[in-house]
Amino acid sequence: MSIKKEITIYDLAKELNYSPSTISRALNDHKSISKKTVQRIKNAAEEMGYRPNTLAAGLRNNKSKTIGISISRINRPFMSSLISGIEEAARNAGYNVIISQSDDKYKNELSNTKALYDSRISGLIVSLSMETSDYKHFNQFIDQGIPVVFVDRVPASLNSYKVVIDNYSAGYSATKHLIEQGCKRIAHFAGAQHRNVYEERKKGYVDALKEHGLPVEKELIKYFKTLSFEEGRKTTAKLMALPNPPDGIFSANDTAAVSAIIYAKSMGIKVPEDLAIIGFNDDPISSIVDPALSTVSHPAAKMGEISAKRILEHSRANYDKTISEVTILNTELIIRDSSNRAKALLKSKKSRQPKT
Amino acid sequence: MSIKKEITIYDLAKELNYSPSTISRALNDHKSISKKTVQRIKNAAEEMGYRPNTLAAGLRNNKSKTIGISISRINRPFMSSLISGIEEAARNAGYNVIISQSDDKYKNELSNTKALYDSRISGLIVSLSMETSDYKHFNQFIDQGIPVVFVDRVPASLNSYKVVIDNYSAGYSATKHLIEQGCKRIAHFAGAQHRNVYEERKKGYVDALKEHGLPVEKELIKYFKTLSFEEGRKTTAKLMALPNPPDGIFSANDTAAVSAIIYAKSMGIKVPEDLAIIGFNDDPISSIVDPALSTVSHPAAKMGEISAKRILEHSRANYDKTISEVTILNTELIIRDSSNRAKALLKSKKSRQPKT
DNA sequence: TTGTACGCGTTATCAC
DNA sequence: GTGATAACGCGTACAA
Repeated sequence: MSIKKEITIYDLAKELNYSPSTISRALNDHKSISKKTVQRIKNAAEEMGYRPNTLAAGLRNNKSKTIGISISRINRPFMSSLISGIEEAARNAGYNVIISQSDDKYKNELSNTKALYDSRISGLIVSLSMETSDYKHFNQFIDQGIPVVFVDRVPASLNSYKVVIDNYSAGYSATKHLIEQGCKRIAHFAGAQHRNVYEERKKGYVDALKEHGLPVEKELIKYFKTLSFEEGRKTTAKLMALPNPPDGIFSANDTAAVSAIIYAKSMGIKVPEDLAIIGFNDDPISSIVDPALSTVSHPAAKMGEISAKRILEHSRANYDKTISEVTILNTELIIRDSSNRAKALLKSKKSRQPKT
Repeated sequence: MSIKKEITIYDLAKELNYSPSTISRALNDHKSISKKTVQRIKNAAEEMGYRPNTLAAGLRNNKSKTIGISISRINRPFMSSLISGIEEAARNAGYNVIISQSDDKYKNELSNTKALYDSRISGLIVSLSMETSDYKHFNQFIDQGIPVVFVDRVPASLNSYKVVIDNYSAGYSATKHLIEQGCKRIAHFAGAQHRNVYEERKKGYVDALKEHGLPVEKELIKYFKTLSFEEGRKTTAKLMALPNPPDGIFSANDTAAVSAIIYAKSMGIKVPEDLAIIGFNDDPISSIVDPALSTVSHPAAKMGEISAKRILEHSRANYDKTISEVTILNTELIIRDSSNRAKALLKSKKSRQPKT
């Protein structure tokens, strides 16, 4: 089977006895073309099966209607929701979305951003890889007036768009909540401290302790590499083996928190009575684990949508200088059973008989 | 700040006293250029900050090194792993990946595939929307010799590449497993029957019952709209209120199965003793729910990787006709506690005292 | 091994 | 309101 010839604006021009320029303008709703002509041309285009070549248009404009994304990995709940939000906003505006995964490696982030640059994207949305500490690879975009939006995991220094949540307040609230539940020794599962999100969550934790007259104890702050399930289990085991074990845990993500719940249950440690636990992100697993995990909900899709809109607005406004604009979104403390001591107390009173 | 001028092959040509064609060839490792020259040119390109313009190259070749994806939604575990697999394979081969979500609407799938076509993608990977029953929108690709790979949710008729799992066998095995656990009345949570995956899973279920001498009862086969958590809860409630309720459930996805577990627990129905449950997909929640959900694991990332490779191979081989090639991947039955009656029996013997 | 010349499909500019 | 022309950056047939 041979390949069908594609229809171009020249074919339309010949067919309708117009010049290619007129066709082009009509197709783009240029105001200088009469409504009638526009309709006639669009109808013919539809009928003849014309499809625009965005490559050609992009070459001509030195810009493709495309948003590039660089993230760690797609298959994590927060990330896939973020992308989903970006994609939806972008597509509504007629933009495509190119994704790339760094797998938390600086090297990959570097080559991915280069590849995205080569596609002449209209804007870049980045959630930094765990390893990244040098930001020079974003200059190529900024030098070309291409907006870069950092989302969630953002650099401290660089002037650019940023879309984040208030990690400090969230960490503070989560910890305060545990204190209100009567916890006196609250441990913290901390992420890599050179990434803003983890650093700020920890700061919130520390300040909440201090402001409520609780000591900040080094042995209760555990630094994780990846906040994985496995790491969570091991760390919980160590903590609970302490002479004076914690009675509460604030974990910087849900995976490690869920792992703590499961470990505690396996050891006969009552959650939340003996150990109250709160996580971060509101991943699907957090409402499935038993007892359900209290957590901080992260408006992932919304963050994606806003990031995309920053780029779309930027293109429209044609900003001529590097600007710094930070958008801070609200989080929500979600109290479930893993930290709700009042409810647990009520329950245990009601059912004296064991419930299996 | 003004925008920096971009370096083109012309700039390199001028700088090195070569013609643009030599530069172009050297950059593409054309064999007619001496190794030394290639090195010299590549070095200079690197040094001068040259970045290829893939738009121009794509226009010239009438093909961009890009793989397009059309799926229902990104933020579902199976889909995000699928995309992750595609992205990884594509990027290793120097291809970009454009994603689009149909949100299970035919209308969106239609406009998304058009947009992808306009980008002159090298190939399209599709998991059909729930609504799609007409496949004409894929002809534009096939007519142009652009490979279309259907993955997981595939059309019955169309000749094209397909990457699937053996849903029939998986459904059969899952059901057989429940039978082996002693279940006599096994219910099935079925998905929309016009999508191959759900139809085949159900067939496997039906045949397993028949071949083991169990009756196939209409009242035990429940057709779901979306296999959601909420639907799962309601349906389980109805089933368990039957005069003769089921003692096993094979659910076509994990979400509904987990929901069944949680509902059963809330009603004091013992899982797996009174009700054995098995799901499909091996989503993260399935290993977190208590008792952990038995399920069928779906090699999502692998399916993505293979789909991408089909396209890359196709481009290389330059197939000149529409071919039909189906790849069938193995699934794995994962037995956890929700269906493991032997283990449950053992446990209840051991611990006479309540363990809360 | 390298250079010349052209065209891919579109759109911006200038002219009428 | 419409047309002619050039240019975007690259790859390749043909020539040398």
